[in-house]
Amino acid sequence: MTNAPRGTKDILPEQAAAWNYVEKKIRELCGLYGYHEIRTPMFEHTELFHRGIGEGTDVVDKEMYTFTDRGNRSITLRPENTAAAVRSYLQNKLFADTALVKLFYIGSMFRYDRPQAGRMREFHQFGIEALGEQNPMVDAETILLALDFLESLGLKDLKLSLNSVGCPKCRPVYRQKLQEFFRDKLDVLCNDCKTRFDKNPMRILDCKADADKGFMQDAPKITDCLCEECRDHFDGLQGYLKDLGVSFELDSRLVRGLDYYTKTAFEIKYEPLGAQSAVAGGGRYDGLIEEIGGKPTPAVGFAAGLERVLLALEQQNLLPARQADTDVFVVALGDAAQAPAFELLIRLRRAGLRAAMDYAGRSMKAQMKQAGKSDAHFALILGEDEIKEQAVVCRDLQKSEQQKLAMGTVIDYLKRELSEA
RNA sequence: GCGGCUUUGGUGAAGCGGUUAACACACUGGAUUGUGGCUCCAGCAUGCGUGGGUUCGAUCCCCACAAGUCGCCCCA
Repeated sequence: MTNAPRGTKDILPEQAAAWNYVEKKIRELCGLYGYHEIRTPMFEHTELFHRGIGEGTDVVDKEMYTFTDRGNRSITLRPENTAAAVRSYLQNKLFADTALVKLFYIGSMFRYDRPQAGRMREFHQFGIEALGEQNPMVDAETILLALDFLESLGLKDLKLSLNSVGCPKCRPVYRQKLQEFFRDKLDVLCNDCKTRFDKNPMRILDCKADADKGFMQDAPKITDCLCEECRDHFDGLQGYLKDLGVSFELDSRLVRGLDYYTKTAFEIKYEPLGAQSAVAGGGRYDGLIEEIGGKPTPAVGFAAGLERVLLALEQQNLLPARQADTDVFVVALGDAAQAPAFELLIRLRRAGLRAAMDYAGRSMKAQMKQAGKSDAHFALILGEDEIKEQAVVCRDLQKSEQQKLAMGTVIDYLKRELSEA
């Protein structure tokens, strides 16, 4: 017996209702904010992610599902959707329609991680991308949509962290300052940080192993090194958020793992989830579009991990209660009644009633039991007597009352009763 | 990729080196003839994650692997 591959999960009928509930919320919200759905392929040329996400990032270096297809192309299962959305935006010249293109997506992403609750190898993200505008108002809108999404599902106590990671003008300056600061402390730092020193010195600030080292406090902060443009942008964003009453925490150590981020970086945490508490994250990526071959175009976006959102909803008991899925259960007595019962079943469905019956020819008692378990409001009982009389016994399973009705009138009767209930 | 913990039927689980692997729920059937949700009775793991090993004998001991889970890394 072959099981589902490690890190994947079947979404079973019972769970599907919760997924549909969340996806419906997403579509409503995106409609409200003017975002349009885009669906890009699950796999792309590996090259796209190398350019878009950046070599040297963990996602690209150790987490991608990459393979050579039969035509000798290097293909990668998308580990995120931003690069692909931008690729599509350029390939299909969406920029020609309007100056600002607002997209959202829902879909599977793939990363070869060690699985854990809230961290799957195939996982699902909902995300948005706003392409073509540099005004921090759009950054604020992006953050607000992310918060609205989570809050509209009933989640509370979300923590919004905010930072600016600068731009190609100021980040190199900051990098250098950091390296100067840490150079003489290299031998005290943990092994991870020694490699971070060259690769991504900003990550040293985020290191938990070295967090208690006294000198960490004195490390230069990115926000003190921003260029004027980035500074203004960051101030502008904070102003909008404050005006909107959105509370946030500045976190100068918040660094996004993907290379394409510039200026705004943010993360929304739901801490009860434990290690995988980052429920949504995003930011601005003004350099990405040019990197992928378009004209320089400012852009912002975020992505939310749906497994994590569902996990949080489950934990907080915020998922909608299961609905009864049957209106009427047809009970057939004896072999002779089977065919007429089946016919009645189909007529009920054609009339828009959710009807079910037993196909196994079981005892009446067993069928009644099934009817009771199905949460059906009514049972229609059909035996030889009823067939002779062109009638059917209609039992209200909630009131435990029953009456014999003429076959021709049952459907109307049921429709009336059910619409009242 | 690293470290810890876990792994018994459809589910929740008890269990001891040695032939009935508890109990509960679920499921199926029945308690005299055509009626559910209550009650009662019966049935339901030749099997204890997989593969090795130790032993006269292992679900309970050892090893490896796998999966799950917690934390790290990273991220959503």
